[in-house]
Amino acid sequence: MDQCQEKVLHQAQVAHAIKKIPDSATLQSLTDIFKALSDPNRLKIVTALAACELCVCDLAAVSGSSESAVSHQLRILRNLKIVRYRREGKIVFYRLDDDHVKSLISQSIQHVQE
Amino acid sequence: MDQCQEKVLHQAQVAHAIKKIPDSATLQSLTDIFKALSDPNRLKIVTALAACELCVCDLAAVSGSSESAVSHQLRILRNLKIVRYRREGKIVFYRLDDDHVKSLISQSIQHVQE
DNA sequence: TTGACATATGAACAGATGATCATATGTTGA
DNA sequence: TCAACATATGATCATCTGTTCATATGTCAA
Repeated sequence: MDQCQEKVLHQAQVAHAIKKIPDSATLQSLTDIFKALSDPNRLKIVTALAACELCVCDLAAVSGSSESAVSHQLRILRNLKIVRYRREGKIVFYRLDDDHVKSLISQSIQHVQE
Repeated sequence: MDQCQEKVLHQAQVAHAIKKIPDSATLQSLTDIFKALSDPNRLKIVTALAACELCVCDLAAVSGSSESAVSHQLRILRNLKIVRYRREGKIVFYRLDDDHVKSLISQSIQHVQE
């Protein structure tokens, strides 16, 4: 089994394709972003934040999940630099860290809706 | 606990943000795509196919995983209409179903590399 | 400082996921 | 038809993920 591992069928194409695969660091960053957006609740959070700045409390209402769940998800988004926050007294406001993800999602929506 | 569920802090923003969240069908399609691209092996497969058409055997070599694993991943990508295939004798060639995902990834790479 | 509130975090559990192995399917040539 | 090959698929299992619950942290007002 797996003789193909040793004797590749289409050498030229394989060699060409391998060159086109991103390096492992880029690959890691890409999968991180895609993974962050692959959960419905996180995607709700991110699309909501694409509209305006919101606090944890608001995000719980917006996404329809508990504040604890939202907080856990926000940590993931924070770690990936997808969102940033500012504290104002007891309240913590979140917003998108930049517009990259925003444009990424809007482009994806176009794809999906065709 | 969870009093915020009933008494939202920032009514106006919440109402505005909720309108911006995609409907559940769109949300589902988006998470499907992002989830498909969130696995390193699948992303390798997809970026390789963005370069040229390849058979399962080639993809195993390109991605460095077993043919069985690749085949399982290809089924996922097939179900999501991300790849299509054509059979030529014993060999099955895969390619991207359209250029949507291709442009999505290239845009994402730009984001990541900034 | 104490109580109330907004948020964060750790532990634990259920469900999802991806790899592997064994086996099945489909195709070609003998 | 049979053997060899390329691919597909089902079962299994270890691991990852997301939620919940309990608790901790941090801030403000009294």
